[in-house]
Amino acid sequence: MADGPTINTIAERAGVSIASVSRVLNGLPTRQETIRKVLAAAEELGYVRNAVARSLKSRRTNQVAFAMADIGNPVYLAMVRQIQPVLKAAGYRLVLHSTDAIAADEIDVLHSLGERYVDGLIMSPLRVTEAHLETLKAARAPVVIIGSVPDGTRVDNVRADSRTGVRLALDHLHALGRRRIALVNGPLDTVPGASRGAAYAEALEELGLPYDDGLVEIGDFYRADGARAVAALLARRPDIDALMCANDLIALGALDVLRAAGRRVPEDVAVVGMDDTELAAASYPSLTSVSLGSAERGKAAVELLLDRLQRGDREPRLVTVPPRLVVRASTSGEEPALPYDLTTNTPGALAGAAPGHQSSAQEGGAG
Amino acid sequence: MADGPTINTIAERAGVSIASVSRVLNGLPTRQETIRKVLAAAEELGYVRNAVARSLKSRRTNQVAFAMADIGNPVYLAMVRQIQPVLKAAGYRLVLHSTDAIAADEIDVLHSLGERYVDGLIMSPLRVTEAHLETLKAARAPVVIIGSVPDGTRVDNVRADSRTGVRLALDHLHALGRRRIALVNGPLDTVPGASRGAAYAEALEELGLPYDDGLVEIGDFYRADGARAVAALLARRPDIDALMCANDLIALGALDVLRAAGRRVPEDVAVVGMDDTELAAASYPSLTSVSLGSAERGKAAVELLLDRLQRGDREPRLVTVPPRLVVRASTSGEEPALPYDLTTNTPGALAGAAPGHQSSAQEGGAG
DNA sequence: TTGTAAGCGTTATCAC
DNA sequence: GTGATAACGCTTACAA
Repeated sequence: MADGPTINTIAERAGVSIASVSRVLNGLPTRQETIRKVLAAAEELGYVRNAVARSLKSRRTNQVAFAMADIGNPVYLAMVRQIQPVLKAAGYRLVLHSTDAIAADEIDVLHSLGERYVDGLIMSPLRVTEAHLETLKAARAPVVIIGSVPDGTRVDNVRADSRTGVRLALDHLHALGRRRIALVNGPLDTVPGASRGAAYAEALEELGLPYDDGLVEIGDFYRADGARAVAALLARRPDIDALMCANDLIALGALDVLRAAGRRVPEDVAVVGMDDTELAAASYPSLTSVSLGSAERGKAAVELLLDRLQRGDREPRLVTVPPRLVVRASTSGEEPALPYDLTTNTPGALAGAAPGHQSSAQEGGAG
Repeated sequence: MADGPTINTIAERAGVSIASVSRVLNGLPTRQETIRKVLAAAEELGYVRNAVARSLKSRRTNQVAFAMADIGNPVYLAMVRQIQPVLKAAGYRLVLHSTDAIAADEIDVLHSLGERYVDGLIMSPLRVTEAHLETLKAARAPVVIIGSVPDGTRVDNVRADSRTGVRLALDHLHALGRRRIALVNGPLDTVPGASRGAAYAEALEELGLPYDDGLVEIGDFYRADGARAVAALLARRPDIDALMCANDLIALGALDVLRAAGRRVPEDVAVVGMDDTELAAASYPSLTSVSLGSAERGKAAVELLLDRLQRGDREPRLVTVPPRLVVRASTSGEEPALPYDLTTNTPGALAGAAPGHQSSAQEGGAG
């Protein structure tokens, strides 16, 4: 861990100036003999270029930040999985921020762009306040926002379309003959909670079904909340025949309670989740879920950012990722055939079912 | 996105020297009047300290890197979830590297410590070659290795104990009366694959059961591989009554195939996974799994690193995290009672079942 | 208490 | 082609 050599050290050793060292190291036209001497010295000394000094001079850090509400949320992880490889391929490092869904922290991250430790930021804020927009306008580096921002905000923006997503789910349930479709939502003061609630009401109306307050239950976005909400729902309206859940965790809680209550899924009650996380495919019955394209949104965001890092002057763009209904056993009653071929070695259709690699590196112990 | 002000800008504006500005900004003793002028100017200009310039001078970046084989792997994500908050609380940012399990990439990460863009590194290498150790010895910043390294390697080290873990699982299966226990392993040239294979043989011996080559099947660490392996196993040895799977994904594939084959779990075949990922609790039947303490290992690693960043001179430490068998329905036959209280709002026992928060920030669309 | 100036390790602009 | 030398924005002796 000795103090590393600098271009000065190399210059001395090679008997040339630091300017020549820099030139060689950067591939600028130099005499062969000089190149040889410099490279030899660098090699012997184990020289590694100091990224900090270089950044100070070049005003580029080759780092990009991703700020999410919560690193434990599978939705954001799906985004990180897309973002990281693209950044890596483009020569950037990924810096991760978890803001714990605290608005002040999010604004802090935006503000800290002034520290210039990253070249750009991808952010997925829980809500977008006036203060967010203000800070955003003054941001000292390019920003891409994942999530809705007010029309006219001059920023690259990637959106899901949970309204259409809810609509897809309700159409599906309606086509299956379900008529008493309950909604298990998250808090209404979050952007997703609000829009999913509105979309539910709207979809019911278009289907010609009455909106019934008794069919709506609100909790937080966790599995336990989903379980509690569904228990309350069942007590109040024993005749419900379908559950629209605002995310997959809520839906898993719903499955737990339905099983405990002896209700068959989907015969008695059909269940739809949202986000199509890896848990949806793993549960039993496997969970029909509305994919809001987390992976695609992550991909779109990083591409917008890289593009802007190259040409900072273009107009802001808006990308909307369409939702997709992934039908599984919790509504269809049919477990999919094994999603892989048991005889060959082709990874086959499993790509979607397996949550990434699992080359498992942890190791241990006594030998 | 205008070019930001520097301490020079402030100095001019406030009519003082840059040294005074720096002093005020760093809380060093200064006259009240000067403080006032400087802070006022800084405020007006929207000054933010340049982290790069500061790092060049201070030789600290307040960044720490975590290098894992694969960002899609739930095991590493469990670590990241622990590491990030601790680092944040200590004032560090987290830089993420995914090495795709390529040894050259891992060595590259070690080497790049010389760039000094981070103050330290936590790394979980897939295998530890001679080249790793060599580069490690020359590393220009503190490193913590998650995973076994040869005895005597002078580095902070956190290990799992998969040997004991396998032993726990086989004891459990044996106690349940199972006697034809197959092993579905990953590649033998990976550290985990090798040690789990050895541990299996060893545990059988101690239980007085014969080792039978026909009961061992090897594939990769993915769900599809697990499915294929188990299909082959069933064809060859229709009478197996238990499956020890080298990780949870393999176990999920096993469950798929057993269900398709009409074998009851656990009545006909008991199944044990490994790593105790969130998928284990979500599957049905829920999966008995050996936890190797990914979260604990992440926590231990970051604590070792922070400690060393404060006192770089202490002796290297070794932390071994004990495994724990988490019994669920795939061996016990009993789905756990609902892991949460349906009547109150206490998060209760769900903490372990819910994969972190899900405050769901993605949002969308037309509304 | 404050200002001048050196230096962190680069890159880049000059003359030579 | 190459070598002084001046930035980049900050911290910190050292002087005043």
